[in-house]
Amino acid sequence: MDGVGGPIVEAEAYAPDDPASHAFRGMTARNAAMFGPAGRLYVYRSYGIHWCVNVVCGPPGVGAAVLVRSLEPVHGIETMRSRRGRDPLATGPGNVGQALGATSAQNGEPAVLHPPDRIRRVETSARIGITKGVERPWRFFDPDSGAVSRPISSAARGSRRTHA
DNA sequence: GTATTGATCTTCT
DNA sequence: GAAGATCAATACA
Repeated sequence: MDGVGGPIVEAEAYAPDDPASHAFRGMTARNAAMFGPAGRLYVYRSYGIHWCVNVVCGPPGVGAAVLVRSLEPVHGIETMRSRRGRDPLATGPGNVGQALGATSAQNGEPAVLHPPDRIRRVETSARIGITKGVERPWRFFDPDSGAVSRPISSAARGSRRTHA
């Protein structure tokens, strides 16, 4: 989309039998794209103000996808900057959606993916921002990249839910 | 520096 | 009517 993008350095996996997944309770009008063929985009509105971008990765009818949490700004940096107006250009799901200019118009569209620019180290950790299925360590990120929202799961901002 | 709340809206129960 | 895969600004220590 618009030539903006960059290497994905943080992502989370969501499976059909995953209580945290939008596809957990079956197909609905919103998550229909998750049940489409692999390589499509699934874009949804988060908390009413953010657009989160997923890449469908399962066979049609399954309902599996990967949430793009952050990427390194490489292409179309100026465009991202004008769209964001803030420093972290594409760090965090909502920010990625905004930087890419993703809206419901991109929902179900084919994703444009490229091979990695280099071999990247990959760490795993528990997923972030969810209330169910937290025990599944299905967050994948590159600890060597500065664009990752949180290098390692720690108590810094882990549960900023009301009280602890 | 750390903790907490506000903004804002679609979808599901 | 409530929840939700969030971000950013403000309040307080």
